[in-house]
Amino acid sequence: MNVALQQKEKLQGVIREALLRAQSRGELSLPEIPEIGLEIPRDTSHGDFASNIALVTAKKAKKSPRDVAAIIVGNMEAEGFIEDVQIAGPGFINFFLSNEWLYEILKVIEAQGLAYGNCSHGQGEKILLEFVSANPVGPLNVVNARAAAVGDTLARLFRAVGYTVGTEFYVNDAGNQADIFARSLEARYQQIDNPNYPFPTEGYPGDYVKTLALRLKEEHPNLLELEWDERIAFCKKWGTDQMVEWQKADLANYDVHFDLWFRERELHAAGALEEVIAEFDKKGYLYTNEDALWFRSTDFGDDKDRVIIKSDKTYTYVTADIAYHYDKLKRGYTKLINIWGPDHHGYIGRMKAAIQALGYPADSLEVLILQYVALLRDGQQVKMSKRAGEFITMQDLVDEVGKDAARFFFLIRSPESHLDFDLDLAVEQSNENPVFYVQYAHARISSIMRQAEEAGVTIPTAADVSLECLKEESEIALMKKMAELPEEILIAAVQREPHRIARYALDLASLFHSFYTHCHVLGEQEDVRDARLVLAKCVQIVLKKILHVLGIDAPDQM
RNA sequence: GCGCCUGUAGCUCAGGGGAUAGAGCAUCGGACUUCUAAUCCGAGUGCCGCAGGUUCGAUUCCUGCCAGGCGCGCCA
Repeated sequence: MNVALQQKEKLQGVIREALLRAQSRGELSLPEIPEIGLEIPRDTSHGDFASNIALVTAKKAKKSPRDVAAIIVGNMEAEGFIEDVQIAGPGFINFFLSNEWLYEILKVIEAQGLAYGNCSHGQGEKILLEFVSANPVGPLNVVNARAAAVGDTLARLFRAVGYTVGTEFYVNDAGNQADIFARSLEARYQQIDNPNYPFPTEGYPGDYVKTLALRLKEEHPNLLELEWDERIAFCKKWGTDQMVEWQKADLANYDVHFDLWFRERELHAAGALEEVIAEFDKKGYLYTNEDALWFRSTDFGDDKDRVIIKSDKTYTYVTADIAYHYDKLKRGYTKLINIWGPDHHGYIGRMKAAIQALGYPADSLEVLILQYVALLRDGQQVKMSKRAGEFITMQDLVDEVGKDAARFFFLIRSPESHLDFDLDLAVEQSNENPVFYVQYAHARISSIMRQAEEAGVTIPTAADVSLECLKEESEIALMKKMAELPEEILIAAVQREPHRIARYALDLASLFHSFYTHCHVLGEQEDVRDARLVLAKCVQIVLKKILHVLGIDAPDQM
């Protein structure tokens, strides 16, 4: 139930009738009635709702916008819920409504609870959201942290608007990186007893590999009895398994839980790559050149054709990824959404080509490009290098600023904006971080509720109080803001813009803090007190709801 | 060279075909005997990168240019 939308539709009806009446009276001559735009204006002096219909139709009506507006308003029938209609600015029609519709919001929130703002827009369509998908060769970094926050919140948004969502982390545990990692681990294992044992030149230098080697030695002291190939294969499996567990634990600390950790090696084991190659071959999309097998992806709009089997007879990364995407589609997902870094932008064309070659529409794959995170310390960008083993991990970040602040920091920015993360600021000002501002609003409400109950005051329901007591500016503003939630959630989901919800959270918290300062709840006259208790309770529900969407705790005390 | 992202207040960033372009931080000044001052109230700040075009109206859409970031492998 979307009260704001209902009001809009009612007002659109009022305007449409006025237009038709004006037409029949010959005051206006329009070839057709266009869609009637209505919005909730930022500036409250512009009313509860404003329409630009007169500006849009002025030219076709061959009159000035203000004249058209006057004609429309002159042909409107009086309606009880409309208190005033004004023509303003270049020709806007501003509607001032009685507060009834705002009181209705409170009843709806009370009835729906944390489901308030949800809708069935997605109609159960199956969306698969794949994100992070970092190589299982090291700890997660801050870019992964950004992707995790954005992906997780998008998943929550999609669920809120009625999609069936699966979240997946693709574990690339069968490629070159995993091989190099396995050799690095093996070398560290050897070095425990033989410090001069050579370390691979391209190996992973991080200390965590040494730590891992010690654990490996403890669990498997006789590893060196295996032949080289078997030993490396063991290190690869055991090592990537350890990394996956580590990454899982870090993400759990961050309140991100994937429905499935999809292992690349299982694709290989199941023959999925051969299957997809056979599929391409059958359709004639393959050819051989210079001992390599190529996929003619240019048939589907890619810049160039892509190698599927290298001249050394091994597969490329894309081959396994195509098999993975094929697997997703075969599992019945009709929309695959991947979150990638900007370095993978050039990769979109070949994946869309592959999807089409497999007989699925190009837009069943959607790729969101999340821009990079630059870490700043002492005003300087922190240079990070996996090769040199120098980086700030996601866990470092969470340890420093906390899960809630970290998530909020990533979610407040639009996904396509480059993000400067000032570590000094995040540490120094962690108490001033905007996330606390939002959480504090929630805690304050909890405190009011607690004290009301201690004083023997039962928290009333909307039906039992005089809602017309709610008429202060700060009270009206709160109700209006809450009325916008359903649309905010829908837009954030449809446009893949989770930062809208973080902004909304700040706005709502700000309005509440203002209300808190200007209007007391406890200690007021009983009817006022009860109405405000209902209002505060509703704000609490909405705050809890959006904090949940953001994956941030809603504390009752701070 | 080609492709993608970005360019808005001192800083970090929202917004977006329409009404005086917004927020936080920073700066300055006020507000706690009363539900948590992690709060509130007030004050100043803008060639919305530049130049054209579309439009009744452009900061928003289109084109070109400039600047920064990132890609363009038989790496993943």
